[in-house]
Order: sequence, then structure tokens, then C-alpha cells
Amino acid sequence: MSARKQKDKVLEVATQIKYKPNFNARALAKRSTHNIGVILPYITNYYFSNVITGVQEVANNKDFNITLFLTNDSAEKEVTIIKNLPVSSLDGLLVSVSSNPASSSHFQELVDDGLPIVFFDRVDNNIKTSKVMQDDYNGAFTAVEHLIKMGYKRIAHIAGPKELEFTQKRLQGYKDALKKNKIGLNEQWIVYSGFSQESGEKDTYQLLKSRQKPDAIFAVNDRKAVGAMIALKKKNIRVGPDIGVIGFTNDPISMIISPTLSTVAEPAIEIGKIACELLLKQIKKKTIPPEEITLHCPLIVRESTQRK
Amino acid sequence: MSARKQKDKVLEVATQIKYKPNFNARALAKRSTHNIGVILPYITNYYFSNVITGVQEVANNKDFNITLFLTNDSAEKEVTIIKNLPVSSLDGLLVSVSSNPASSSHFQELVDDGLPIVFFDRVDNNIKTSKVMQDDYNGAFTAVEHLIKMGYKRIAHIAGPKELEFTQKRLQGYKDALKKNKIGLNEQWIVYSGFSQESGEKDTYQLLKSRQKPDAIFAVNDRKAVGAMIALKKKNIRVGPDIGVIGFTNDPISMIISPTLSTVAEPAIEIGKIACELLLKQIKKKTIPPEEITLHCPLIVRESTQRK
DNA sequence: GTGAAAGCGCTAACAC
DNA sequence: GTGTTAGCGCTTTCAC
Repeated sequence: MSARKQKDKVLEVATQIKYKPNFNARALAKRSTHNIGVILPYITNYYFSNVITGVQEVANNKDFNITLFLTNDSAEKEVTIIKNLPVSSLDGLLVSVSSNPASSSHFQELVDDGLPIVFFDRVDNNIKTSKVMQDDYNGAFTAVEHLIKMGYKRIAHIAGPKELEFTQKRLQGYKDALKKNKIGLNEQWIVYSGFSQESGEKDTYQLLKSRQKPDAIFAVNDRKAVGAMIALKKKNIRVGPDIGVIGFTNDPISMIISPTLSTVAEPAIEIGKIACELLLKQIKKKTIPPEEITLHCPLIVRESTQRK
Repeated sequence: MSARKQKDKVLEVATQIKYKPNFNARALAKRSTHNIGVILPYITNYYFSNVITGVQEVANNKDFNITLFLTNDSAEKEVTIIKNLPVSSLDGLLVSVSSNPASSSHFQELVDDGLPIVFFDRVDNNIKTSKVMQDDYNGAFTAVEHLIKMGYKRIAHIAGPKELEFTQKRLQGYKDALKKNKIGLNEQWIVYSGFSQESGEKDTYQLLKSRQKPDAIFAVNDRKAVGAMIALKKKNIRVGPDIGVIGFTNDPISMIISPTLSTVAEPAIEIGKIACELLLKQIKKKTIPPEEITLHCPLIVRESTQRK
């Protein structure tokens, strides 16, 4: 029997007896697992669930599996997860950090150990690795300039937690758009809190109590914007004519709520795909230098920023 | 030095040099990986993302990691995933099947190989394993009886894909509620299609074209109900007074849309938790017989089923 | 109890 | 090329 035929025969028998290689043995011998970890705050929102979908798609194409870790946006849980991370069964890590991180040392240790890491969305700038994010600064800038163009003059901002990089960028975009258009900044009109719809509602009540009421609200994300709209509706204030509202994300809810919500779109799936591609590239060749990629966020105009 | 002290010393040094056990080696020797796979259609919706969150919570507490697989609701992709499943690095599997499955053999093979499997939500009744689901039949029954009590008489149903178990159960609940209340069944008022909002919108246009128009719509899920509401709004038909609408899920959007959407609540997180607990139990002791658990779904009355 | 050795299933290095 | 063997890092068995 020729070598060729013998090989075919072996292969045939292999499928016949349903031979499946043992991945643990292979990983042990090769020191490579074809498995990447994904750490993020939660998946029960539009943005993160779409990022994961993007990650999954490219990972799947390259025969990588993904192990999911949820921090529930708690810095302590994040540290616990990292401390117990099954590093030996991970070729790399995709991370979106929790709010209020105490330090970066837990991530630094992993990097020092040689584990490839790529941050997305909520990045940790103390760590020298690849990062992919949306253009938070320009997105915010565009949103606020849109409000100004629509004739709003007293523009408030309901922001996220102060510690997060992207919160700061959106805040800066807000401030710079005001400055460029020669509109004074009122610190009372900036409220910091969490990312939830409830936070948005509360923040809005607080704004409505200020001596000089704002005539527009730029929310750090769509969920807070929805909260703001609910608060305004409860106070019988018309969204648009009385107070304009604009969000950030382009959550499908923005098209369903009434009036429909103007917003800045985040390319969530794309972020997931690119982050995963970057990580895979780094896994293949550990020496490539870190890259930082920023994706454009288009303005989407709907009803909530129409004065009439 | 005493044995006790020596042990302490070793442990101390272990943490000092940051010793981390190799999980692949351990898995290879123990034939157990502390890793479970989760296969589901997608995570970009309220229900599945919450199920995952529940799964994650109990898995995490027991030091199990989860590997995520997304079928994108495609039967072919599901088969591919199963064929390439890294069985040797999985202690068990949690599955919600895709629509239109061709057969059950791919799951049966895994079961035959001794891999513990628990189905949730979209179960495969050809396979003898544990299953956890919501009470689809009674949930649907309650929803339709609620419509009848509110005075609606010509009740339509926009359903999901015919092949899925839970679609059939919700359909049966619909039919039985009509029968019990002596309301004739009109087959024209039952429309089958996908689960998306767009499907709900299309289905509704189709219903509006029928000779005798329905005065209420029971949608198989909230997304389709939202689609129905959008269709009705576009046709200037008042949701509630003209045509009542009720959904199934209790997606947060049901509280945000206007009018707010009556629905039947699915205990998504609970489903995830229980499914994972059941799987972990089975992993621990492979001989325990399969269990089937059904969770109650409470009716939630909101504005979309108020006639005035 | 304690310590040595075999073996989990695979890959890579080595000798032929 | 082709076939053999050592070794990945752990657990478990077995002899002491």
C-alpha cells in the first residue's frame, strides 16, 4: 500500500471512530490554547452585547474560543477575576475595565507575564497595550454643536463616572464645543453619576432644580438620555420644543422611544471585531508594537433635538 | 522545623513567586476542566443576555468558567459548532437550540459520549436530559385571557417559527384560552414568522389586510409586539382603544414605549441560574436522572391593553 | 502517614 | 524523510 493511501486510510478510520484530539494535552504540549478571555462590566446592554458578537465572529473564524468574564462593573470583582484568571488556558485577553478602578497593577502583572491584552471602549491608559475605542471626544463635540445649531443655548451634560477615560473625553468634547461657540460653561449643569436609566432620570431632576434651567441635555449614553426623557415627560416638559435631548450609542431604543432620540452612533460590532483582530495578531507575533485605533461615530439626528 | 511550619513556608513562597497552577495539566490529569460551554442563538437581546448573566453568576461562585458559542440562530452554524466543540475542555454544556433544526443527532452524539447537557428555553425534546424553561403555555393562556377580560373579541396571534417547542406552546395557550372562552379560532389571524421587530411589523400589516380585522394582537415576544405597535402607529390606529397589544418577555423596552406594553414576564436571570445549577449538579454526579423545571411567568398589565 | 513513579494525550526534538 | 522518545505540569497510584 502506498504511503498516500495509507494516510487516507488512517484519516478514514479516525473519522470512523470519531477521534477527537484532546485540547488540554495539545495546549500543555504547545503552550497555546486557542482560547481568549473577554472581561467586561456586563452584557445586558446594547453596546457590550454587540461588541461580544463582533469578537465572537472573528474569533470563531480563526478557530478561537472565547471565555467570558463579567465584572458587574465592580472594581473588586474585576481584581478577583484577574487574580483567579486561568492564564494557562488563555492565549490572550480582551478587556473593558470597570468604573472606579483602584489601580492598574493587576493588569500590569498579566502584561509582565507576557499575556497579550487589548483594551476596548473603557481603556486603561496606564498599561502599554493595544487599544480600540470610538471617537468619544469628537462624537461628543458633534452632538453638542448639533444642539447649538438647533438653537439650544443652555446646554447641560449628564455624565458618567469621573474616573473613566471615555467619560472624560465626552466631557471634554462637550466643553470644547461650548467654548468654540462662545457659550459659557456652567459647572452646575454638569452632573456625574452612573450609566443607568435611573441615574439619567435622577440627574435630570437635579438639573431641573437648578436656578437657571438648561434648555438641552447631552447625555453620556442613550440609557441616561432615555432616563432624562422619562423625567421630563413626568414633569410635563416637552422633549424637543422645551428641552432638547441627545444621547450617545444609538441603542435601538432610540428609534422606538417617542419622540425618537437623536444620538451619536457607536460602531459596537466593529469595535469587537477590530479588538479581536488586533489581539489575534498580537498572539501570533508577540513582538509587534501596541496600536491604538479610534473609530468614527456618526451623528444621527432624530426628533428629540427639534425645537418645533 | 515542624511539618506544619514547613507547609506554611511552602505556601508563602508559592504566593511570593506568584505560582499559578497550570490548568491544562490539571485538566489532563483529572479529566475535568471546570469549564462549561454555553450555546445560544444570540446575546443581543434582553432575554439571552440576562440568561447568560445568571449562568455566569452561579458558575463564577463555583469557580467554573464559561465558554460562549453563538449560533446566530442558524441550524448549520449550530451543527458546525457542535462538530468542532472542544469537548475535552468542557465539563458540560448549556444549550438553547436554533430555529429550524434539521435533526437532533449532533446533540445525541455528545450525550452518548457522556457530556452532561442541560437545555434551556429552546429545548430539544428528542434528547433525554435536564431542561429548564418558562411556563410558555400558561403564560400565553393568561395573556390571551387578559385580552378577553379587557373586552377584546377578535384576537390575533403573531407567532414565532413553527418548529420551535416554545412557539408551539404559546400558540396552544392562545388557542386554548380562546376555546375556554368560547371564542372561535380564525386561522387567518395566526401569522408565523421570525422573532424580530421587523417580523412583527410585517405580520401586523398582513393582519390589517385580512377581511375581518382583529381588535387585539398577542405577540410571541415583546420585540414582535413592538413591531406591531410601530405598524399600528404608522397606520394611525390607536394601540389600546382600537387594537390591543400584548407581548411576552418583559423587555425593559415595554416600559419605555408609548403606550407602555402589557406583557408576560420571563424570569431570564433565574432560568440561567437554575440551568447552571442543574448542570453543575449533573457534572458532580453523572448518574442523577434528568429533571425538567418550569418557571412561572407573571402577567404584567400596562397601557397597551386598555380600551380607553 | 510520605515519597517516588507512572501516566493523562499530545507535540517536538532527536536519532536513524 | 520516518519512527522513537522525552517531556509539557499536574494527579494518583503504589510501594514503603
